[in-house]
Amino acid sequence: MLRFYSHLDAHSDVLKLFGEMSQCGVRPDAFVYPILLKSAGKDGRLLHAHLVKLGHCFDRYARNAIMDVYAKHGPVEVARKVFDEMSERSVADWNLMISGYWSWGKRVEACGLFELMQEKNVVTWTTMVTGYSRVKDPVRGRWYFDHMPERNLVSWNAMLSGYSRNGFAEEAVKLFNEMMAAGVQPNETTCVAVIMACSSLGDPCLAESLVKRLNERGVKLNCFVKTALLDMYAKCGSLEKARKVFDELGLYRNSFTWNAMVSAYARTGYLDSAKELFDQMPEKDVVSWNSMIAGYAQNGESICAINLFKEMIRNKDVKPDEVTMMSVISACGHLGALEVGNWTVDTLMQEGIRLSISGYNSLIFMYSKCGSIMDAKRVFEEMETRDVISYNTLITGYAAYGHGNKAVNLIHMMEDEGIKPDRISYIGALTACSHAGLLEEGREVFESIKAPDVDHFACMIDLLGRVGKLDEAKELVDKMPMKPHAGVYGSLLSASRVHKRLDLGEFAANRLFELEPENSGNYVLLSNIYASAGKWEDVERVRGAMRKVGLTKTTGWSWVEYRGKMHKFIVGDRSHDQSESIYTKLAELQKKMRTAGYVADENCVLRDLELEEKEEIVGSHSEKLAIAFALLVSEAGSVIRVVKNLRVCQDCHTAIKVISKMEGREIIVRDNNRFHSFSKGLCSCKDYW
DNA sequence: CTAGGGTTAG
Repeated sequence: MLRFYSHLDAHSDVLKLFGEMSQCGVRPDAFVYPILLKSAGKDGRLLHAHLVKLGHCFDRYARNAIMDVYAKHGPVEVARKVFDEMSERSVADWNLMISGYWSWGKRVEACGLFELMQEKNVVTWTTMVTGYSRVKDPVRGRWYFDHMPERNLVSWNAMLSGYSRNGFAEEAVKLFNEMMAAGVQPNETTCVAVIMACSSLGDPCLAESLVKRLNERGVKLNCFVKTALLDMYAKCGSLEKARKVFDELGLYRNSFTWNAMVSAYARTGYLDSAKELFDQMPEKDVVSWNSMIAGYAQNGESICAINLFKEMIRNKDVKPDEVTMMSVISACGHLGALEVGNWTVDTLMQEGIRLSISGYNSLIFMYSKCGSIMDAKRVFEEMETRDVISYNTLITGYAAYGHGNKAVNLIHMMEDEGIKPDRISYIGALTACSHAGLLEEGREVFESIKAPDVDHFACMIDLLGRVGKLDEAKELVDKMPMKPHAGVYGSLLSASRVHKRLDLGEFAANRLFELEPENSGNYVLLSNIYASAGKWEDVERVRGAMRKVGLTKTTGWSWVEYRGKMHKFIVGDRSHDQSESIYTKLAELQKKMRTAGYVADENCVLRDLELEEKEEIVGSHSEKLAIAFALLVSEAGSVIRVVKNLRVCQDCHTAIKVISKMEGREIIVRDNNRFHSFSKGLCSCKDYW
């Protein structure tokens, strides 16, 4: 009866029946243990003592089963102890031990046993192929595949999936063709591996031809294959076909099928469809939650991601893992939500989740985006091993803070550590030099790039423009070996505004009107250049042209975090609960400014009231509203952190300096690409205007 | 009656 349940994979029934058996006082014999241990999972460890007590530990099958439990669920050292205590060992015992070492990533131990082993069989060799694939090294796995004395279908499948799981899609397809040429009849597992390879190639034509070939060969498609197929269609850009497979599977769907469909919608930004399916799922596991949370996080719905995570925590059926935490931590970074971020890190500690390099990288990202660059640096330094993304994240962080030298030093440090800087590293370092006004350092970095691409030129032109070398910047634009993109002219236009170069401003703006006619920011910049030159007719002409194309200023939002909640403002916003007090505070600030003698001048705090026909919402830019709110609710003397989705405008930049001095508060504003730290009437961004 | 290959999340 136990064996009957076991064959059906009805594990809970096996355990229940065993309980009944014990209650009836029936002593289990050695035959029972392999069956029981297979169903018990990691709880099988609890049966170990029991088994020894009853004297079954000399039975070869019982011993093999207990070894299997420790090999799969750890500690693998106990499995080895059982292995060592055996007087004679079967090939199966050796194979199990080698496989156990591989599943704990212990390459040296696995290889050691393999070398010691006398009678190797096809399973032994296949275990080595799979082992190397688990440590992401299918190339070494291929050596064993090539040298094995005999191969069977499982060996081919092991090699094939080793390639496709590790991003060696072309090799997988090639091997599949070799397999067909060798006349090996494929099965469902073969199909899954090849379909996965097509998914990662994202090639719809290859996908189509593969389905055709499978149909021709009359391979029957089980749920595994159908799910892989669904995923392939989704990744090759055909959600409709994916959905069709999903619908056709009907009741044959398993949790993988549901998860694949949810993540297909979530990845592509169809968040409502994803959520609808997510809510309908019969049972949700970690992957279901992770797919949905990642979907929100990657499509700009950071708040939704965090809320869903909170729901997951309340749920208690499912424990979050590293993947969950990475999405949530990244969402906190995008929002600049440090309170929620710190709470997330606490949760991470409580749950005892260990982080891999990518996990640490997400922490570096979050701290740097939340204005805690020191914490970002601390995490970076605490890491035992770092990858190119660790460096790039911190370099990009330094760039946003204007820490030019630190960013350049990191480039050298990564080279010393044997990690090659990539295009992102150089973009970061050049941006950092630009924000810090480090012309010579930036030049040196630019010269060191072997094949600079259009973005590197854009950064260099931005740097030249910012330090006032506009003619040299224009020369570089003309000398570029490739077609300049909008970013190049955008930098030139901004620099022309700061350094009052009407000629270059007009030149850049005209290129931009062609390249990105929908971007209203370019019209605004050009009209501001005319305004500061007193050319009011031109101002009106540009604004008229902008209205004519039907463009309005892009909406700028600012937000602050208070007690774990984001408070969001738009210019002239009156929708906030504490709106009245906020406006009173704002009026009070303005009155203070006036009496302190801050009046309209070139870098004026109050000028735009006259300019912008906004009598009613005087000075109520989103940043100022957010700061006024923070001044009302936050503890005296604490740092105020504001995030804005666009650039901080000139008026606000000047105003916030004054507010920081008058109120004695440090105010950190995060732009769309940099930090402005205001303290005692000064700002960290010396280059800004 | 033991050992090797399969689908989902970043």
